[in-house]
Amino acid sequence: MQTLSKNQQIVFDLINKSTEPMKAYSILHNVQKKGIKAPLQVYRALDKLVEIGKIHKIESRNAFIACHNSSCQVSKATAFSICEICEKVTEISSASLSKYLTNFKDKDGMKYSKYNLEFFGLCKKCR
Amino acid sequence: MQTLSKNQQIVFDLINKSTEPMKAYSILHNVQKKGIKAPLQVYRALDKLVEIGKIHKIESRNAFIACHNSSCQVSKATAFSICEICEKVTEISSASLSKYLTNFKDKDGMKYSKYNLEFFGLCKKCR
DNA sequence: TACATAGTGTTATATTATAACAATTTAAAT
DNA sequence: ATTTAAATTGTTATAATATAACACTATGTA
Ligand SMILES: [Zn+2]
Ligand SMILES: [Zn+2]
Ligand SMILES: [Zn+2]
Ligand SMILES: [Zn+2]
Repeated sequence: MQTLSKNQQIVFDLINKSTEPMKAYSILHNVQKKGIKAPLQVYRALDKLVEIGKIHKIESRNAFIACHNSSCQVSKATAFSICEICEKVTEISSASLSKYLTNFKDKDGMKYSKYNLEFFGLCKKCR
Repeated sequence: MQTLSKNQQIVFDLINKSTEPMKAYSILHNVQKKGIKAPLQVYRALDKLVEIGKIHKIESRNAFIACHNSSCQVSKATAFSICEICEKVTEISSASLSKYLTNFKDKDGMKYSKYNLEFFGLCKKCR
């Protein structure tokens, strides 16, 4: 549990209190009052936060959410559900799913060191 | 097996004969001799080709590959392996994997209509 | 033919992300 | 305490990815 730098903390706090995935330039607009002025300052913080597993990038949306799953602190095995109407994103925490994927081997017997899975559908509210 | 429009065919032919995922602007550069001049012409063809399952987007790379898997013609259930060194991408075609994921239900019993899975690791050559 | 749908061409612009360089802070190592 | 390396910051500029808006053309079909 390393300590975050100033910019990392500012960016993390914002994402962490957001109820929806945040995009980089939306983050930028929201932290300008805290002294972060340039995209690169945001992207550097995001890179680090992803690297240490405090946040995840939702690749299909170019957006970021805080990790609330204590077991994936290095972002090596991530799964999300995404509502195609309201864009609500939830991190999936399923032991059987992660076990299945972590142990998955392809035709050539190759095992992978990392995966990212995104499920799409309609959330409860939107159904 | 619907017939492709002129631009869709040009873009598909290029991607289909490529041995690696292609990015939109690289596609653009390669089809300019065929009369496609603007990014939007490429993106429109890409959108349609993805929609009908002739190609897939590798979300983590913003790149596109042709589908060689006859069973996923609508791009609703895709899985790829990505080498983090040489960037080689292979579409995974595993009946047990697709069965597992297609039937996966989350905590709330929700089933999803679509998924995309990206595995990362080192390919044979790079190990 | 008349109509609807899909596709095209074009210009401009929006969005997402990185390069390059200089300075500063932090944490060890001597 | 001083040196050193690593990480972080600040800044400007620019690259890379993607869409908006509008006018027009082709295609299928009732
Ligand atoms: Zn997580
Ligand atoms: Zn929803
Ligand atoms: Zn496929
Ligand atoms: Zn490789």
